[in-house]
Amino acid sequence: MKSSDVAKVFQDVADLLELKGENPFKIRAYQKAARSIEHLPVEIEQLVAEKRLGEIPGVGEAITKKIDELVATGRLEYYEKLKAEFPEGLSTLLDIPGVGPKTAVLLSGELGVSSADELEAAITGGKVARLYRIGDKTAENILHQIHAMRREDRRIPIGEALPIVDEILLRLKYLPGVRNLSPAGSLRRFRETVGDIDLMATADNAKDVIRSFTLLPQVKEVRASGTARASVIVAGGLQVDLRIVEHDAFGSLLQYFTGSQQHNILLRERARRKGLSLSEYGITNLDTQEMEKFDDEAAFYHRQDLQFIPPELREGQQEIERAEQGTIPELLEIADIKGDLHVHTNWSDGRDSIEDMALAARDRGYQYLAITDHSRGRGIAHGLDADRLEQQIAEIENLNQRISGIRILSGIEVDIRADGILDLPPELLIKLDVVVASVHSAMNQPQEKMTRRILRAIENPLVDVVAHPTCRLLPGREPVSVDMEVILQAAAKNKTALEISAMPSRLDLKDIHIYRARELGVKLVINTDAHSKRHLEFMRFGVGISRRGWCEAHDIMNTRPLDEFLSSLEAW
DNA sequence: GCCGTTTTCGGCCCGACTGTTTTCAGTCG
Repeated sequence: MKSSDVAKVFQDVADLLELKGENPFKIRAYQKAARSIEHLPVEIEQLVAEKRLGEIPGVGEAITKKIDELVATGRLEYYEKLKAEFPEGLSTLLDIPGVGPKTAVLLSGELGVSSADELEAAITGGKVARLYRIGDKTAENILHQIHAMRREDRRIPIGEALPIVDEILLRLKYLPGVRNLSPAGSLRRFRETVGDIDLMATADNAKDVIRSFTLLPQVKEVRASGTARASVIVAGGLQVDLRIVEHDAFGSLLQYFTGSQQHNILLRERARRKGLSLSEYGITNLDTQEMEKFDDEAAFYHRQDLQFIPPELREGQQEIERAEQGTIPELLEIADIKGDLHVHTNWSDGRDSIEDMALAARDRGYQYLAITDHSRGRGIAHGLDADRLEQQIAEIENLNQRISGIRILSGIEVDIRADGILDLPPELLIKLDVVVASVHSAMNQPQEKMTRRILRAIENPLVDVVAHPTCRLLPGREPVSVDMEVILQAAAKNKTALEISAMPSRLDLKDIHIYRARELGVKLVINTDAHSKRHLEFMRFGVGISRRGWCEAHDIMNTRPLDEFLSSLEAW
């Protein structure tokens, strides 16, 4: 049973206890445990096996027992009994924004409603607005939320959101009177998908800035616009909120709106134990009731005797303890990257020539670039057979004579066939500097078969890098069924590197796998899988997601300067 | 149910908004 499944059970338990009107702190305990488990950097089965459940924040004796039961048997007696106390589906009403436990129980008790559809019918029939403490407005709001829920999930990949936000920030930055300006929320934490975008600023003339914001060319629709806040819809249906705040509290406000919620809760609990109360407006000393304000976010952390915690780490894992000890890692920066080891050219399905790609890489300050076109099995991508690969190797040798300032490495992205055999023979692969292997076909294999297939590539001494092991696409394609723990351990053992795909639709490995890989000492590389010069810019997404995996520069092979990288390649 | 520089009991993050009330309950992030 996966962490996410276990987390789901405890979240459900919390919902059911809410319906029951249980002790709110008991409910919070289950919610807290669920959130911790959901964001766990390792699979929970791993922790069960190592008897380390107690290390999870918010997991004590009782929940440990319940996790053991869940993982061992796949079900939880306590949960089954709770479920039986309520009409089937009642807790799904809690998914509707605006419907909490009190309302859900009321709806079920008075009207026998236990699903969104039934609720919709009851509202349209005018039954809901007559209930105690519910009026026309509340009923209408709930109906509106039900309709909103039926539309698609509005979270979009960060790769789509960030360029839009960059453009907006660029425009806002140069408006007269704007002083501070920053994104907040999950975008700033660099989550792989984001919901609404939160922007925060301080300005001398809030009203004018808000007005200019609503008049930006990107804006398709203005949802709300006041004196200090506006909410607009831009291309792709993305909602962007701009909030103008008091200058002297910008630090604590930015901290608060960056989240995550779990991080903030843990921070506040800790502060309370030290006699401080945190809010978005500042830090209050509980003895004197005096509040201190912070215009700077780092100062807000320092006041609590904590190191500054980079937004990417604020997920309520170990970051607060580490900041206490002063051992927050110095996270990887985009400038640390010295090369890209996975790009395509017009020899297969890329757009630009080898030379153009190399020059573009040099312009980015890279010292090396590996050309890794597809192998012959990718017929549709015009994959290279033995003859054309030989020609390409010769071409690269030529170019290396002609072009200075960048070293072009020969390579291939060779298909891992359904049986785990590579798509090109060893006598050819051995001639190449970099062999990247990846799965592009037969993605619906059962977990055991897929895992063995990828293991076979990892164990192949000619393979340097295994790319996008889960083959997921954002949004849309679910990851293939593969035992990541087995893959990661094998990669560590065989000294085969795993690729962190910077391509925004992949981001594969994802953050928790990167974290675990680092823990196991797996060699990691960040590659763009660029199919044109422009795609080299994707590197920022790979760096962002690696920062969420707590990576420092030395964790990533392609941060090494050319000479060091080449000698490490020999020993690979 | 969890947890500890107020430690095995007695607390538990904090503020805002909305709508329904007549002083505040419910919900959210």
